[in-house]
Amino acid sequence: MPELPEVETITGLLREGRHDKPSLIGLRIENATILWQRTLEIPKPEEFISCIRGQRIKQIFRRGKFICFQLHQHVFLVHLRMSGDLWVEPETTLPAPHHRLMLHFNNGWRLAFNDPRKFGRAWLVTDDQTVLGKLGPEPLDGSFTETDFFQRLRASHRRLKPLLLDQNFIAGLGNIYTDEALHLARLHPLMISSDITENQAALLLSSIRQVLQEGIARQGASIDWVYRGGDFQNFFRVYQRTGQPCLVCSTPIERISVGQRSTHICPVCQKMRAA
DNA sequence: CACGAGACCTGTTCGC
DNA sequence: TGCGAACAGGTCTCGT
Repeated sequence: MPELPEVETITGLLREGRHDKPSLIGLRIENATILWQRTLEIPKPEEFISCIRGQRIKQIFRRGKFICFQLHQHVFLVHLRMSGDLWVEPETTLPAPHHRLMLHFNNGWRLAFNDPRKFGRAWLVTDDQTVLGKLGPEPLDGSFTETDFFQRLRASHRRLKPLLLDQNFIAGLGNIYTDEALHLARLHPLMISSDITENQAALLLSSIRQVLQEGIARQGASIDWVYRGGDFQNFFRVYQRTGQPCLVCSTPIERISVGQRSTHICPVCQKMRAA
């Protein structure tokens, strides 16, 4: 499900609280429940529960598509993969059918990791680099420059779309925002990264930043039955708009397959060769 | 090194 | 209406 803007939105909700829901900052973890064993990547369930008990949440932040809870002795990390969601609910609520893991706090609330498809994963580690160590740069980090991006693109000989989806190349992009960014930059997803010009690379980075910031401003996108509250789906340029007119040139959007992911392009705006 | 196929999972939607 | 196929916002591993 979630890409950077959705994960950012969820992270903010947990950190700041919303409406009737409390922020998790400062809360003490009294206990944990593991409802689906494979959701917990590391460590073993017994060790996880004994380690996490009694620790307070100092800070909550996002890195790529990971949600990270800084505790006193450890870092608790969650990746939502395709269908995961993370929310706070009262202990009086009956656990929903797809809850996979819960953290119970000292104030009558709990954190629920709900994940119908069971692809999501959680980790409890002392050093977050154990999990995050190989991630590529944060696209919205100002210290990541156009020059850095251009050089990274030139350094590999891969098609743009699978490369942008590679979290070790750049962190946080998924199928939606990659298609949106490539369309905004007028680049074909099959273009080889080492063929890109400096100007095209600069345009691609600014396009990536623009679509991510639009997504964050709209609280992410809500598609299918996995809903979280954002409305960026109403502003897609190409994603899931097959057959509908390109917002730039009115040509019908086409759907192709790239690296076994459905990919949406405008065949006129996004040529393999520069126009 | 780069790529395709298959695996991991459940739920919804599409086509006949 | 029913039923199988296709598809879904992700990532890993394996073989070529």
